[in-house]
Amino acid sequence: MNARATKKTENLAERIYLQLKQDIFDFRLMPGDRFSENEIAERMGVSRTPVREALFRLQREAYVDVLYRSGWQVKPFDFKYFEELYDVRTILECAAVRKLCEHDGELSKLDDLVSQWCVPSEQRLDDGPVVSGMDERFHEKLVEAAGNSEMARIHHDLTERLRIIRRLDFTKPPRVDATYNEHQAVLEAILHRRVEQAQILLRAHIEESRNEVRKITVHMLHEASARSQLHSVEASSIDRIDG
Amino acid sequence: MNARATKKTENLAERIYLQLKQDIFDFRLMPGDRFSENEIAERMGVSRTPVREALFRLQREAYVDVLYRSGWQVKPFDFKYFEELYDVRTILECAAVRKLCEHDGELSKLDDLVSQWCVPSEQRLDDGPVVSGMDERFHEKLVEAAGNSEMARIHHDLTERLRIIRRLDFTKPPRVDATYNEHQAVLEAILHRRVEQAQILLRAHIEESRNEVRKITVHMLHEASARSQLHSVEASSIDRIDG
DNA sequence: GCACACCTTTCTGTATACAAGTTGGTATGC
DNA sequence: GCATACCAACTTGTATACAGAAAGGTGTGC
Repeated sequence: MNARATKKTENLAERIYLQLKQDIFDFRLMPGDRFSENEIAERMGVSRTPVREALFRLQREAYVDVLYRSGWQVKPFDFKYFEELYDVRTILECAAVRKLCEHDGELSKLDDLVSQWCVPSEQRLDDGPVVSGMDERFHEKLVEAAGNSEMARIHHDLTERLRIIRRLDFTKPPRVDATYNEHQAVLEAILHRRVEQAQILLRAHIEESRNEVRKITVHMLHEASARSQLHSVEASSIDRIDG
Repeated sequence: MNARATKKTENLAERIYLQLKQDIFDFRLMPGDRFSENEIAERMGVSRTPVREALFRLQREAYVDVLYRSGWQVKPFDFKYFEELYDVRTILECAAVRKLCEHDGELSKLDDLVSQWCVPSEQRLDDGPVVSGMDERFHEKLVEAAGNSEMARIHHDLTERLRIIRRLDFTKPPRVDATYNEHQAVLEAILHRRVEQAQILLRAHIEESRNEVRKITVHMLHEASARSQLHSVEASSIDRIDG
C-alpha cells in the first residue's frame, strides 16, 4: 500500500546525482568551475554524504575531478576526448550493423525503427530537441537489436557522455531532414543485408553529425570565452577549452 | 618532504576496494555470497564510510549488487555476461588492428611487443600466471597503440572484468606455446599491413582462449557446485551459475 | 500442529562530528 | 617595500550516531 507513497523519497543520492549532471549539461556548472561538497550540500538542502556519493559517480563518469583536499572541479572541455568517444561509438555501431546483417532470422526487432523513421516527409517531426532525442534512441536501439547487452550498455554510456555536445546538433531544419533520410537509408541497407553499404552509410551519418557538432561547439565556446573575458574571470577553463 | 612519508596512509577506500576485489577474484567471496557493510568494516578494521565507497565502485563495475536495505551480494556468475564481454573485446581489438594497419607512419609503437613475443622458442617463458599477465598486456598494448585513449580505457575495463575467468587459461603448457605463436602471427600480419589476415588471426586467437576458459570454467563450477551440495548450502548461487 | 501477528534484530540510507591537510592572507622582521 | 613565517578558515577523508525499513524468529490463538 505504500508502493506509491514512497515515490519520491527513495534515493537522495540519485536525485543529487541527476541534478548535478543536469547542472553540468545546462552549463550552470561551467567547465573548469570549482566547488566544494558543502556548497552543493547546502544548496540542495542535504548532508554531504549523498553529495559525495553523487560526486564519486560523476567522477567515475569523467564529468568532475576531485582535487586532493582542495575541492572539486567540473572537468574542462576536451575536444580530443569527445572525438575519441565519437570514434568508439562508430566502431560499436558498425559492429552492431554487421551482426544484424549477418543474423540469420527475421529482423523484426527493427520494425519499431522502420515505422518511426521510414515515413513520408509530411509525417516527419521537425522539433529540434525531440528529433535529437529520437536520434539518440535510434542509434541505441540499433545496437540493442544486435543482441549483446554489454555492448549496448557501453554504447549507452558513450551516448550519455556525448549528449552534452550532441544535442547541439539539430538546431537547424536541414539537419533534421538529413537525419531522416540517412536513418532511412541505413535501415533499408540493413534489411537488404548489405553490410558494407549499411556501414558506409552509418559511418557517414555519424561523421556528418560529428562535423556539425564540432562547428557549433567551437562557436559556442568562443562565445563562452568572450563572456568570461568580459567578466574578467580567470581564464583557466577557457584555456583548456581552446587548447 | 613528506611526499614519501604518506606512502601508505592515502586512500583507505581505495585499499578496501582493491582488497574486496581480490577477495572476489580469489573466491574468498564466492558468487552469490551475501554480506553486510558492517561485516566488511569490522573485518578490515575501518568504519563503514570507506567500505561503502568501495562497494559502490564495485557495484558500478558489476562485481556486487546491493539489496535494498538488506545487505550486499557478490554477483552470481553469468556465462552470457562473460561471453558478451569477450565479444566486445574482439570488436574493439579488431578495430584497433584496422587502425594500426591503416596508419600511415611507422609502427614503432609495436617494437616492444615484437621484442617480447617474436623470440625463438628457447627464450620463451612458460610460467602460466606470468604468461597470463603478459597476454593481458599484449592485447592492451595493441589497443593503446591504435591511439584512441577512450577505446583503450574501455578495453582496459573489459580486461579487468574478464580477468576473473581469463586467468584460468594458461594452466596447460600447450596453451602457452600456442599463445606465443598466435601473438607472433598477429604482429607480423599487422607489420605487413594485412588487415584482413591480422583480424582473422586475432579473432581466432581470442576465440581459442575463450573456448579454453569456457571448458575450464564449466569444470570448476561443477566442482564448486559439488562442494556446495556437500555442505548442503542453499543452491541459489549455483542455480544461476549453471543456468 | 499450524498459521498469523508482533517484536526484536539487523540492514542500508542519511546526518553529523572529528581529523588531517591545503590554501591564502596577514603580520612581522628586515 | 619585500619576503618569510605563521595562523585561521576551509577542504576532503573518516568515524560515528540516528532513522526508517526489511527479515526472521517467537509466541499466541485456534
